[in-house]
Amino acid sequence: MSTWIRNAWMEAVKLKRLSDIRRKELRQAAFAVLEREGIAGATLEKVAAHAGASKGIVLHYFRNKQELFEHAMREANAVLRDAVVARLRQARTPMERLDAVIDGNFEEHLFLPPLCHAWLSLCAEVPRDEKLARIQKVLHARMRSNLLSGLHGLALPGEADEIALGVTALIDGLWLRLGLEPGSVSREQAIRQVKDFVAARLAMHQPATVGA
Amino acid sequence: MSTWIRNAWMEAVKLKRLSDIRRKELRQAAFAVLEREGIAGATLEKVAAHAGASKGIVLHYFRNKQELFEHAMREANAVLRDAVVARLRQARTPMERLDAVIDGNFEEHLFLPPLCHAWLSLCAEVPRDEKLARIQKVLHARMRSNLLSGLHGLALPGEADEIALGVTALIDGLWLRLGLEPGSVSREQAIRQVKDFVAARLAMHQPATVGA
DNA sequence: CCTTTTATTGTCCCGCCGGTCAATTCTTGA
DNA sequence: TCAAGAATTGACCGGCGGGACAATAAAAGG
Repeated sequence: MSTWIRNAWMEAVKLKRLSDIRRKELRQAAFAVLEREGIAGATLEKVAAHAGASKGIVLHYFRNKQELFEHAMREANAVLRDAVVARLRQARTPMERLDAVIDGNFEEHLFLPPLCHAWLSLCAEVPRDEKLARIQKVLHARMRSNLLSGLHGLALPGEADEIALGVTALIDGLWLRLGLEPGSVSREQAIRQVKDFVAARLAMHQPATVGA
Repeated sequence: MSTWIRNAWMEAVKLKRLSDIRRKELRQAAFAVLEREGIAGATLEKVAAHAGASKGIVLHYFRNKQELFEHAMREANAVLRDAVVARLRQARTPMERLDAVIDGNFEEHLFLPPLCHAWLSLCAEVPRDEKLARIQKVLHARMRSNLLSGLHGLALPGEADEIALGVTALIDGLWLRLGLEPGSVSREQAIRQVKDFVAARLAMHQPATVGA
């Protein structure tokens, strides 16, 4: 087809040059390999094989191994972000915003052991890779800010920060549990856990709405 | 010195054959390397160098790399365990037992980024190493049991389990935070976070001890 | 003192892995 | 149709890492 038609199509389908498609395939392949092999066992050949390509092509699209896995982390981060913002868009009250963040972080197709394993491997490299650290930082800042946007309406001003920290830590911890002992915590359990935490902390220094 | 004297001495100083000493040195060296290099960059040569020995000696005391790092994890696990049981021995009330577990998990010389980095790297390999998984499992079971021994006196029977899960997850999550962004959470902050969590969850469905 | 373990080293090998490169095929656009 | 550029491959290289091993030094033990 002629150029302008293709261009129009590209704009409609959101900037998918062929190279962009390949890059996405490779990022995802990288992440998939990470799920099974961990950072120590993740090799360029395996990534290439998983994407049905040759090792050469991987280094054609990414300068080196580091860059590849940085992009893999960005991808995963984006997926998580989208899950939350989708829910966040439909939230009207502060409480709904809180629930959006919580539910989003434990979505069915996200809260899974393999995904957690890969994420864990990436986190383990954060101290040695500035880029990974930045991605991590952004992710955490976003989560915190999303939580605060809900908490400001519900918690005492001085406590919102602390509760937000607790919630993020609790969520991370539940993910970690899932990764370390798959099956030891269900999606519903995790969600209830975090929501109970929020409820308990909100009620804590409140004028006793208990037993009413 | 003659054999029986040496044996007596050994018993007094707790079974330190020369080989045991070397093995301990090497486990610790392995852990130290893990702190700096992560699982991907941790090599036998580096461990040997850090212990001031040759690579050969490492494989003389440990069948292979895997076994070495399994023992490194056991070592770290033991250190954490000892920190908690020491405090646990002095605890008289259920609440004191809870605090013992919490404080023990955030001890000054334990709650440090490098240690957390190493631990994180080991956790990331858990899904691919049965032995590591078992150590992890034991550690978690112990922590849970310690918590329950305190909670049974304080929480509703049906809730103790869930609170224990929450506490372990929260503790893990706070450690993770420390590893991902050193300085983003202080020891005191972490302790307060967990204790507030316990307090809030215990007060939650209680006959309103609030505002009294 | 001599023998038998044990500790320790350095060397060697093999396989793998990241990365480069030239060669080849495929697309694209005029 | 053709030229320019992109995509893709496979071969190759240097290096390193895990592990085996033989040789040597040191202890232990009778």
